[in-house]
Order: sequence, then structure tokens, then C-alpha cells
Amino acid sequence: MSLASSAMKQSLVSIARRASWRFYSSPSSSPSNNKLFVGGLSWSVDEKTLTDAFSSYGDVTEVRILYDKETGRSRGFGFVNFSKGDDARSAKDAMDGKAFLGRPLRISFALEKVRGTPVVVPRLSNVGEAANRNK
DNA sequence: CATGAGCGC
Repeated sequence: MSLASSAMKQSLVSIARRASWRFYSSPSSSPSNNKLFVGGLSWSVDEKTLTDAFSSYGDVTEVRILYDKETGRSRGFGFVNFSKGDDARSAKDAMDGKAFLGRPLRISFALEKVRGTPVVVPRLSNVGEAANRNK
């Protein structure tokens, strides 16, 4: 039985390693990142509200809410950066699924997107020249 | 006018 358990354990570990989970063996929770993706926000929520709400669970170092650039309406989701991943995990475990300003809150770890949005622009060398050439 | 899954410039 012991051997079987060991084998199963190794299998689970293998699966965990195969998964996109960077950390798989950590009893005290293993946050993938210190950034939390906060969704399900009300369209009237601001960064201050989130900061005050999350600062109660840990040290909030960064709070950003995304708004629509076209209509100006809030997209209803934002990002909360904690000083410690453990605090982030606590806040997520404490606020995730809870109602916030009338709407259920959806919290999850951020995907760590690259900041700056690298505009995919091909080598614009002789594009203008080509355009002029066509004229 | 209202909209409601998702992942930032």
C-alpha cells in the first residue's frame, strides 16, 4: 500500500508539474503572483474603494481599475498588487465570491501581462515610399 | 438607454 501511495503521489506531482502551475508543493498556499485580477466589479467602483477594501487584508502596493477608452464606462475589472503573495491569497480567499457594491466579486491571480502593449508594427521602412509609389 | 464575461498602456 505504501508503494502504491508513493506511486500515486509521484503521478500527482507529475501532473502538477505538467500543469501551468509554477509552484505545486507548498503547504502554505503558493500564489503564482502578487498581482490579483479583480473582476465582477460594479461599474461604480473606483480604485480608492478597492484599495480600502483590500488594504484591510494586506499591504496593497498597486491598484488599477480599467476603464473603457471609447465610451468611458468602467470595464468592471481591475488589478490589485499586494506586497506579499500570501496577503494577496488571503484577500482573494476572503473577497472572492463575496458581494461588492451589489455585485459578486470575482478575484483571481493576474496573468502578469507585459506592460506597454507592444504595438505589433512591422518594419515600416519603405511603406510610405511604396504608398507614394502607387500614387 | 444598457451592458456583465474576462486579464492591463
